[in-house]
Amino acid sequence: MGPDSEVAADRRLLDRASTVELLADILRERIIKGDYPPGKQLAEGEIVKSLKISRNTLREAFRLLTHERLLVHELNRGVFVRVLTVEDVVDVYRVRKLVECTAVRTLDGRPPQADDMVAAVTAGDLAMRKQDWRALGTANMMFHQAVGALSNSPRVDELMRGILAELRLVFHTMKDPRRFHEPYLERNKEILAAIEAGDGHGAERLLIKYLDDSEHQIVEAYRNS
Amino acid sequence: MGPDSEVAADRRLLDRASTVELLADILRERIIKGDYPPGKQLAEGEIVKSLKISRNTLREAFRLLTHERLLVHELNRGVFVRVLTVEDVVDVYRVRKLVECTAVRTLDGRPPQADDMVAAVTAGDLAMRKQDWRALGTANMMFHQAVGALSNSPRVDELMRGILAELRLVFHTMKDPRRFHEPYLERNKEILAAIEAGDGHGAERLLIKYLDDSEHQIVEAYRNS
DNA sequence: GCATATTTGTCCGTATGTATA
DNA sequence: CTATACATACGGACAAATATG
Repeated sequence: MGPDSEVAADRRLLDRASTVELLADILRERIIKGDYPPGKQLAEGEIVKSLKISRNTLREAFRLLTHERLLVHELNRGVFVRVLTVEDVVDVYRVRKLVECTAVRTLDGRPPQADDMVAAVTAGDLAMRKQDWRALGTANMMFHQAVGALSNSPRVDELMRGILAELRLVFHTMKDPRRFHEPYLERNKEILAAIEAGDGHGAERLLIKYLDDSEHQIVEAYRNS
Repeated sequence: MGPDSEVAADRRLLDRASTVELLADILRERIIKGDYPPGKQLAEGEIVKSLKISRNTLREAFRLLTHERLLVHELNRGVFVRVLTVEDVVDVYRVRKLVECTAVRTLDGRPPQADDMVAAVTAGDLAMRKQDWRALGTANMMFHQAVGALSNSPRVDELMRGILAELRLVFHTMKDPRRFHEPYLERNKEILAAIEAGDGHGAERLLIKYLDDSEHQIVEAYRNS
């Protein structure tokens, strides 16, 4: 890639993280952006040469990302960018319903996380104007990360981070990203309105429908491919 | 430890798992059994010598267990068996309430997982007769793992596995394990009865009280130490 | 089906950096 | 401040498995 090692360059700037962590960040970024699409094999030799890091370091980064469910490891065959099955998608939405619906249902007044949700829809509006569908998807995920954060639980936050990262893999496997993101910006705004009003049950009703619709849309798209 | 490498011996038997996985299993076992108590540093050199495996292999196993939250990794200091804070305990119970209560509330008839719960209370009865408190704790966790499994979600199963493993760390830091396990066997039976009757809301009511009591008991014990 | 090249799995030795006594 | 112990990162070696022609 660059003339010098990207990892080494970053290390000189931000000193507190290990090489493995930085390397994992770079690879995660590439997966999330779609540079490494689902199903692609990540050959050790290639990446070692291009990023100028040692094999052992790379393998540790692989292991990190495997535990984040972004990669799968096949013994003696190597690592591949995860390809989600329909069952995976259904399960991801099962968890989202569990976490997000409970979070809004037990709402009590306007929560501080509503600020993050406002920021997310604002970012969504901007992305919409730019017709930047990837950014719209990112804004969407920021919104629902904030919804999960209503639980006030670090473990739930981590769970949601992982679940939403998996969902990104789904979006990369599909054409016409606009169809999968655009309709939901308005619906996030409706959910936000209910949350700001402290109407947990109303927000839950909207959210259930949102998640069911989104899930069905993706599952349908999967069947036709 | 053994005269020969335990890991190598295991590999000869079960061939399909990698050395790292087997090594992680051994270490996980030691942590769960309390051989490596919370707070203990796991020095690379020691384990490498005793188990006759290489540093890189061990480091990969460490990385696995760190992501399971059984170990914590401090940069340039090494890995330690996790010590849960009171906040961790509270968060673990927050997640348990979220998962377990939702699972029983949305119950519809007698679920197949009730068989696993029956097996768990049976194992609990046996452990009780033997006054084997560790086994009683294990049976208890089996029960609640089965409760979580009502969600029919692999991701929730994995979440519960992790949460309950963290809880084991708590038990190892405390004296008098009997007090923390014995009272709950009967309560599991009550919860099971409600579940077998298909009474989701009744089971939820019992479960909420169960989890609150258990949480308070642990938090109290933490304050006095 | 076979022989070969490539890739992965495992392990080692070493140089360097970091924390702690 | 120095010494020690340990973790980090690297590159190389070899065996084993897989992919290729």
